Amino acid sequence: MEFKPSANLADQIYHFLSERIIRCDYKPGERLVEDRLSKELRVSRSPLREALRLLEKDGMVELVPRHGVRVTRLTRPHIECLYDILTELYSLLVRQVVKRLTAENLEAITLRVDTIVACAASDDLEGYYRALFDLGSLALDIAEVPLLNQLITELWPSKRRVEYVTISLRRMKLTGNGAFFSQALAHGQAGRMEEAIHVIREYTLNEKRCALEWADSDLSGVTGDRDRP
Amino acid sequence: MEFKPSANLADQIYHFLSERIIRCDYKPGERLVEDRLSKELRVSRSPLREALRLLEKDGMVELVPRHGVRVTRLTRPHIECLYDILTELYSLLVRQVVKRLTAENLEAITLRVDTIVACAASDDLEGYYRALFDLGSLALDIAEVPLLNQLITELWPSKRRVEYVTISLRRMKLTGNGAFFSQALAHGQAGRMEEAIHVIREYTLNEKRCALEWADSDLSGVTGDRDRP
DNA sequence: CATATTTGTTCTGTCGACAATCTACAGTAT
DNA sequence: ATACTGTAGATTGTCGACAGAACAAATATG
Repeated sequence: MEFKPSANLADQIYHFLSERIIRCDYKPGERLVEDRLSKELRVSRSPLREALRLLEKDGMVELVPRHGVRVTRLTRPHIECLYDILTELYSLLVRQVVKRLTAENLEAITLRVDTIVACAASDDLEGYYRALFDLGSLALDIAEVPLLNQLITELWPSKRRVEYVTISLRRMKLTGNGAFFSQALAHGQAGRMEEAIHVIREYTLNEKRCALEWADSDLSGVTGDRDRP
Repeated sequence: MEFKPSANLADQIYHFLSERIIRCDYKPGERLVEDRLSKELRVSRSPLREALRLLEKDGMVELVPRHGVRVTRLTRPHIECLYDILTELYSLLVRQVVKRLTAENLEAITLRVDTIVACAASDDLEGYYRALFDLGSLALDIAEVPLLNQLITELWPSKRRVEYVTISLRRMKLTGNGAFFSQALAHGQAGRMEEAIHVIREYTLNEKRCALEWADSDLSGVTGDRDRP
């Protein structure tokens, strides 16, 4: 792997490792040794260390002082809590966005929602998730609340991890998901704040159900017991 | 200032700087230059850098790549959002704690709540906040949800900053605050989950009102315009 | 006189090396 | 056989130095 020597090595390493963890190239429970990794990626330990701290912030790795770094495991309570928190944060986000709806950003939102609906209808998973991410980013931009932005962004990598392992389950249920967003948009557009929030809560609850369904069935398979005494 | 050469210098520096920011020794908007600070604290830049990233995670400093770090400003929307988020996270926390109530930790909680009530009654602000922190930590321990723990803990420094500048307002309103917790405890003990949550929400809403009252009046005084073009 | 360019300085990003600490294993004593 | 202790290897924590980016001032240019 090559990294551009300019523009924040740490960030590049972070994105790279983040992706590998999401894709389960590094198994949960696996140790990430600084020295080994730095040689493998041909970077020095300083930016690598920083990248590892960033991963810790996102809950992707566990960082025990003087003992090193391990990839975290996706446990059932963790997943449950993740979606519970996201539900509340999304509610706050929707509230902010609806408050600040202008003709201009309404158009931008509509564009994204349409893309989501289209991708959901045509079973284009990759496009669906990209559009979903775009919509979220846009919403965070509109809300203009740095704190909310930070917390939600921090939770997304964990969410992506869950989504990655549950992708087979999700593929089947995709079609219905577009409706949530177009419905929420319609409510928001008409100023029906509480209804819009409610729909998004339903959506998140739906996601949670899907994730837990997986957790309850084949969690053991990807728990990852490598490097475990 | 002297630091013990063992036990994570970065953490010690983090706590030290954190306290200075909360106490407004570093004014909002002020720049923190790595080289200067590292010489001042007699530590090298590596642990200092790490400490600064930790402060960024807590929203105490802003970290613009290639431009350095600045102490963040406490703006009205920021404060508002902070308490809105805390309200939701506390709700989730209370829910978890009530679910996991045992005779043992009920006793521990009661102890803390009694301390809070006593300190509130005797206008012991320092004791009050220490007991409040203890109760929070205990609740997070009982809940046993690392994610919730991480997010709430991350927000506390910002909360402490707000509390520090609004301390004069709070001193007057302290007496009534003990009631919230003893009430919530009573509800939780009796298994009235929703009522317990409601009381805590009322408490947080009360805190928010207090903070915003300050923000709307004399925020300009401590906004800190040092080092601003 | 206004604007563009250069140059100098300050600061962050990155590096390799050394020091401190922990884990595991082996050896000894009980 | 078990428990304790000490040593060796591995791994993280800390350091000082260098390279390059951003900013400001001074100079050149129209």
